[in-house]
Amino acid sequence: MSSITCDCGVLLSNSSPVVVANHKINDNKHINFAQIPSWVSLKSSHSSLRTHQNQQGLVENLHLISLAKQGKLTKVQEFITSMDKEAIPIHPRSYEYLFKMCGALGALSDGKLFHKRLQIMAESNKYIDNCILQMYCDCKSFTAAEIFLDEMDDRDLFSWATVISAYTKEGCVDEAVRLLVRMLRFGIIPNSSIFSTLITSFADPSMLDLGKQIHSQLIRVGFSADDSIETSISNMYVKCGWLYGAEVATNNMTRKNAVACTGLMVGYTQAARHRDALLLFSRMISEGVELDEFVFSIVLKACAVLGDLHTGRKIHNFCVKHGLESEVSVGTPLVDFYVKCARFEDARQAFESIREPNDFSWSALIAGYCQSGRFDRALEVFKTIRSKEVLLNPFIYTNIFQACSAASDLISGAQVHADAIKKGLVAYLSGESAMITMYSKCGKVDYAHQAFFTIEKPDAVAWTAIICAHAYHGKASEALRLFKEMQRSGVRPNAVTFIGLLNACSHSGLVKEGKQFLDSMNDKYGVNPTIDHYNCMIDVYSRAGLLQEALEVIRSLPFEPDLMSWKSLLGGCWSSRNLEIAMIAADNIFRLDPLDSATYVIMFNLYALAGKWDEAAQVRKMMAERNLRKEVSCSWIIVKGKVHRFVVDDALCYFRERKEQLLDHSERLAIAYGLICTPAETPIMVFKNTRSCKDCHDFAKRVSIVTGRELVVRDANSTADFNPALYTSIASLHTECHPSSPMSHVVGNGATCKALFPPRL
DNA sequence: TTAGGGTTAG
Repeated sequence: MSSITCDCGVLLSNSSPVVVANHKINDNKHINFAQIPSWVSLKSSHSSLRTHQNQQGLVENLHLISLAKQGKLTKVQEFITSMDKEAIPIHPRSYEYLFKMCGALGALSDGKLFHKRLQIMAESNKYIDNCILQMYCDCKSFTAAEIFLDEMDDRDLFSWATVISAYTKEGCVDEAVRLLVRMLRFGIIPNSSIFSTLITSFADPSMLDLGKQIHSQLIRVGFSADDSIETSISNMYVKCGWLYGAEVATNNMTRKNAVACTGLMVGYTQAARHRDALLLFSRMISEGVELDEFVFSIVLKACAVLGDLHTGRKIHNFCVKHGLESEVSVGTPLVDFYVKCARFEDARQAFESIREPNDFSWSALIAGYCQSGRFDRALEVFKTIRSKEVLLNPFIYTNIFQACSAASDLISGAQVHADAIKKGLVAYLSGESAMITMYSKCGKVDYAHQAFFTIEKPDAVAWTAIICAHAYHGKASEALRLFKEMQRSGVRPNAVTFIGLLNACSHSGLVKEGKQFLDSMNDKYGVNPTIDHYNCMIDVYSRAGLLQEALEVIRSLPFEPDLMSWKSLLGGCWSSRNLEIAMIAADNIFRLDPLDSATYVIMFNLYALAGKWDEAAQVRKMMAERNLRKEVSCSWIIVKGKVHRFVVDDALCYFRERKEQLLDHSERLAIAYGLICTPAETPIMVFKNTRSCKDCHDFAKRVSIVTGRELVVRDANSTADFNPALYTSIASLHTECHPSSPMSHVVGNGATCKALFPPRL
């Protein structure tokens, strides 16, 4: 039996009275039924289809309702035209769906036409009138709604409640209250739900007084003992910031419930009263309040913020005892709690107990892997859930962008980017900013720029991300230009923006500009400099060889200098070979972190260069006593998806003269391998888990010029692009790039290598 | 009616 597919994708037998889709409505007595979906049964009406008047157009009205339910406004209009031609009336019941459709689509003019048509037909009733009222409210035409409310002969409490509720949903609380007062004047007796609707919309401290007035009104009319009203009042006081009122309301409840208690716990956590939240939870348990699926999120959040592993574990045990840990609403907050407490193995186990993990659960797990530095595992999990058709969300993608960023995995990053676009899951601003950083850390500052340009209205974070991207690539002038542009666009910089700017200055030797930024932060931009900003300034001076100035900043700090302050200074001491100041810095570093192996290595080398062999030997002895070793350097390059890893025998180059070392640096081997194994026109991207030295920086630059290849070297602290097009001649090498551009220090400012990890063998 | 995730640096 042949069949025809109609435009709804529904198969109808060709024995049905089918007219092919897009067929122009003919002059036949019968209407186009081709679009009737399968769920509108034709069986019962089939025999009567050709009967006179068709039970007053029953089938046509059913079809009309079907189209309206599907929101097919144009088809509805066409179908009504054809019904009119056949003089088939629209049933009052159909109007209900027509008004619902107009409300859902916000089609005010169509709604008004249907309203007018109904008035002409004089077929209205109270129920339909309330539908019309709802339609005007859904279309946010409150003027039309109130005019109609005034005109209604048979308006009832429901009519008033419709408009009052619509006003509250739109946040027009004053209007809602005005209408309530009008209603009372008309002698309409309110019910509890109308008060409940009103109270739930009081969500701001400015509404507290009004809330109190309504509360007293409720007590007066005797609704205050109602369970749902009591809960609404407590939550209203929480939202209005009056926790004392909420506590009194909750404590006075005839029977406490989880909704009121959870609301109050949210209030406590917002007011940083996390201990009170835990106490309330404990009271809920002891008083036998029935728990629901919302409670655990908030109580475990309080534990996480307090870092209270003990209480969190007790709650976990409670859940296990009551068989709740497999519930997604319990298991997911547990995963999140353990991740925030850096207990990643516990987090993984909690995840595995969840019977049906949802996107929140996966998101918490992936975040855990990212936070523990296991980016490869995060990517693995992501790839698994993609193939399993797990529901994904923008937060998961944002996390994965970070994982790709940390792993410098451009191939995965670009694929995930395309995937997120296809699924519409790039989180507005946050996901977009994460993508800027991802491309930047993968060595693609141009892609980062493109990602930035696609943002419709960049916020401070997005601007900061692109500024930091340029700073990271040693492009200080572009970073500073972007900062000016950011100001022109009216976006205010934040504390991190200045970190990015100061980093840009330190990588390019812009001492004067760096000082200006630090000095103007507070006065001009209202951002208070923190220890991190001063540390950046120490780095600016140190990299520029101005060690006395750097030391002066440390000595005049409004804070206690931290490890970073001294390590930045020590980095500069190594570049300038200044043993005297290095000794001051090292003393302080050893005081704050006696296990920092890089400092021992620098001090050994500085003593050795100065011919102070006894002191050098002493440093070596200290290292041996503390069982410390220099971090093994490793470089790698990915060719055809395969990781090629290069490690220079550490025993050979450890503590050796620099001249000899230069032949042994692992990134040079990786670059050489890239030159041999990749097509001439492709860029070469090399990774290193520690910092590259200035010699390797120069080496890469020269290789780039000689071979005409673009080279990107990403080390533990930064990324450097070497593009032959940037250098016109060898002679320009020393002017194009400031001597203290990225990778000019062996140790840099001492940031730990948290981003790059050597691939497993 | 009550909740939980994320972004920008070294």
